[in-house]
Amino acid sequence: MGGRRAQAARNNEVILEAARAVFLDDPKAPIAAVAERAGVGISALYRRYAGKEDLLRQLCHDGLRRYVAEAESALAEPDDWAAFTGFLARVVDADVHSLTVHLAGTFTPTEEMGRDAMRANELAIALVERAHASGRLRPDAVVQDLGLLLEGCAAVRVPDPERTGQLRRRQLAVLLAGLSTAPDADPLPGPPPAAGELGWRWRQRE
Amino acid sequence: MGGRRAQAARNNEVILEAARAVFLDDPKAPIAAVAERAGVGISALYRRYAGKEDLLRQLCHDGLRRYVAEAESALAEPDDWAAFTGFLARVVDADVHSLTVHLAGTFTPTEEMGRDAMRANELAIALVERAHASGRLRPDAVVQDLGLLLEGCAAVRVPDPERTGQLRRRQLAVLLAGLSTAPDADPLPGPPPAAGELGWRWRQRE
DNA sequence: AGCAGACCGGAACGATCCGTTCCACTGCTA
DNA sequence: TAGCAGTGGAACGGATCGTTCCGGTCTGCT
Repeated sequence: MGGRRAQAARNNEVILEAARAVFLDDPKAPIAAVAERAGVGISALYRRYAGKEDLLRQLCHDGLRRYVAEAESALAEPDDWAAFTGFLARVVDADVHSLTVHLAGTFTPTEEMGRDAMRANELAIALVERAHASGRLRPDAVVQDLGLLLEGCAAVRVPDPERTGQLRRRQLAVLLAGLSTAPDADPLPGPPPAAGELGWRWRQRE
Repeated sequence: MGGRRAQAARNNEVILEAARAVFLDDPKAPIAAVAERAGVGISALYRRYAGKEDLLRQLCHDGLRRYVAEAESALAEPDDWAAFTGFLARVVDADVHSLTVHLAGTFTPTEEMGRDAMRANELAIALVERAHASGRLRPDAVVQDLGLLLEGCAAVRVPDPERTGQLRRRQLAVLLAGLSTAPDADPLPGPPPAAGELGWRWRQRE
């Protein structure tokens, strides 16, 4: 077992995971930060990717594929409104939006990414149409409002990732309530934001 | 008229305005970009501010003061709910949130800023209390939800500033509808986001 | 008119940061 | 055991940016 081969195979995942975490936290983070987080040397990175751009592209493409996959699985859900909200909840939880959008512009996209992006758009349209059909989505909402919604959720961020997830779910609940016709009976999720919790940016950088 | 004195006085405003525009667009923009935008030399900047940190601090403090001023004027409004929504609309329009929050951490705050921040917080609490009293704010909403809301609006951004304002007002409307008890009868404001309008990040940087 | 100095533009400097390359080393694998 | 895929990390070169500095211009006063 073990051995160089196994380590190399393991590093494949470790590096991708580290890159995801690092670039999610700061899209302009240096490559060295990824290596450090992964606990490997810089060579291990450059052996796998031609350069930073390659890594970013791969990461972004993975996020896009995840988006498409979630949309497809959501379309299998029979309840129209649940398909819509469930999809958004999973996309927000997976932080796909930061991956695909906030990394945009840092690399030149491939043709395949363009195709996937179009597919993602088609699926989103289908989901919104079904949401409209259910009658719970306000009629003046359009597909592109999904972009605003995702952006609004991705903007919520505190140092602790888990807490970030909770607050984003709360934000998502508010946005969905605002986009729906029927006033929702459910209370807002998660412990509400506490005093000073959103003021973390004021703390001195270490 | 005119003369060096007048030019100097004019530059005071021109520089601050340029700094506001530039740092709003990119909090990490170089000082030179501010000078260029203002149409002045770098010396004109350094004559007025000890360094970049000074300029950032001033800018941020101005935003904070604006926030406090808007809150105070909102508290003069007799209608509880209108005071609440009007305040938020003006703060979102003025892009105060980006100024105060996204610039945080780039300078060491002064004591006076700390006092103003506390005052801002007190005023926000008062506004939320009145909104609760009006019965239109859902009971499980807390003061800190204002932070989420403002963050969600500030996250909306397209290259054209005016269009950004329109989309933010739309986002604000959705969020407010989500935070209110009564389903609002008004349609969502502004031309809805168009196809590809939110994909501007994908365009190659010039 | 003439001069002192406030004011300005922008080149130049030095520090920092970061992507990438390179080389010595390790320990499987054949 | 020889060779090589895989690795860690120092070193390099380029780019960026805050700040300083100098030469020039215009003004207000004498």
